[in-house]
Amino acid sequence: MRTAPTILHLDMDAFYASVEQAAKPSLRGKAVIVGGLGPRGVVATASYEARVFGVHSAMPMAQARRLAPNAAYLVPRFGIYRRISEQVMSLLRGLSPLVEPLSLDEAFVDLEAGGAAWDEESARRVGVKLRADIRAVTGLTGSVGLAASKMLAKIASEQAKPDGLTLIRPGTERALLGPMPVRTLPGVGPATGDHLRRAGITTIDEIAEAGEDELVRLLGKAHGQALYAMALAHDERPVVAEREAKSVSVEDTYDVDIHDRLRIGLEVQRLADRCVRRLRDAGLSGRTIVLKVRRYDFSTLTRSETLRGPTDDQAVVREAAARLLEPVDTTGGVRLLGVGVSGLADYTQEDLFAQAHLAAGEATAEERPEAEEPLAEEQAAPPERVWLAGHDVRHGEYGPGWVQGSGLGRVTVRFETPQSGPGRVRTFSVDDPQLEPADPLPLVLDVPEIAERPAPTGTGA
DNA sequence: TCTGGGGTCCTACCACTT
DNA sequence: TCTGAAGTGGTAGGACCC
Repeated sequence: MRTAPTILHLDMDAFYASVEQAAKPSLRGKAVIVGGLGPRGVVATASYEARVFGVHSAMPMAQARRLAPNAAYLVPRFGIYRRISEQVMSLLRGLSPLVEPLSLDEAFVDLEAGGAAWDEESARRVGVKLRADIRAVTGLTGSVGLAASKMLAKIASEQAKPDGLTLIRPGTERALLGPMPVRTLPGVGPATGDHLRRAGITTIDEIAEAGEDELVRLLGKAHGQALYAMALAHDERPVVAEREAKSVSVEDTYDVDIHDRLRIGLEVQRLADRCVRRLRDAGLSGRTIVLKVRRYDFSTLTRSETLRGPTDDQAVVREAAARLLEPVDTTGGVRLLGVGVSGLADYTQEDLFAQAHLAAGEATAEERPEAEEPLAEEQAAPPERVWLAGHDVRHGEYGPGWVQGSGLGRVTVRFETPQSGPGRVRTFSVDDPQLEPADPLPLVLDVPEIAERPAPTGTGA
């Protein structure tokens, strides 16, 4: 167990929503909700102004609209989130080679491994400077937790939110954790929380009092032992910089349940193609093909098949997915379909393709020139332009702006940039020739050169 | 209008092998 | 030859996380 609070956890505050507010001056200080805007969408991130109304991540969008009818509703723009995330991660990598990203907006850093900090004072200095650097480079705020373990650093950053820094002094962990609800611990979700509550355990202290045997009896070996250790503030997990992917998958939830068996089959083929594309882009292949089906009643089943060797061949994955679909009962309709590949390797077994065709007794998709065959309805669809809420556009006369909403053949655009004041709104026809999609504008124009961290002399605090 | 998308890890069960 | 135990790989589902 390390003795200095030199593990840092960074969590960007309401990341997607904050990016949108930074990019769109008229949304600053307003309730902003980012997520899927379809009939079955959920909230990805709500700005702090929106959280006041009770809106939170993973909430169905329809419920959010009831709670905050006047909020701005936007679809995620992962391109710009990824760009900003990369800026933040590169600041972190300036502190230590041991940076473990958890998502676009979160990461652990082992400050000791990088020589950036070695005690409480130096760790706090690094945290303060990091927050300032993030603000200077991205214009956004992030919260920092510092502690002697990953679990505690994460709890610390949670406490620091929004826009703060919390350091948990080694030696004070047990007293701090004790009265907290069990759900504070990572790995305790709704099901485990309920399970513990039924056993009369609601606080972390009560987990520690229950003892390891009781927890293993309640939750099973792995979970029970892990939870007991965490309740005692024992967490030796190292910060791991490089994590290899274990599976690649794609899935779609449909706005309306699909009943037509032929259409279901076509969707599965399309998902298989997308999955293979992702696999190939990552330079990977995989041995186990997984089909996922969520039915009309939300019951979910998976079916999988393991091949003799790894493949990244579109036809092989298509055929396996189709075989897996065959015996699945889809009467009543499906709301979601997914195709995944696990058992990943970074090589392929060339002759698998031949094997699959021998087994199938027919030649299929290989001869098809197109990587992705569009569905019949897509081919027939008119080439109408789609204007997604929140996306950037440029108008020949009025300049850069973003789509505030569209429908009934019209699109409403607000003309403003990250550096302008709140802009004016204008409405156009969806096929206005002057209007075209545009790339996101940078949030900060003159990104400062970030000075190297101070030499580790231990003085000058 | 209930419930996204992309992951990870764990457990239970079954078949097969030793 | 039969039977049972133990280990292993494949499969399916559940819980959790962001």
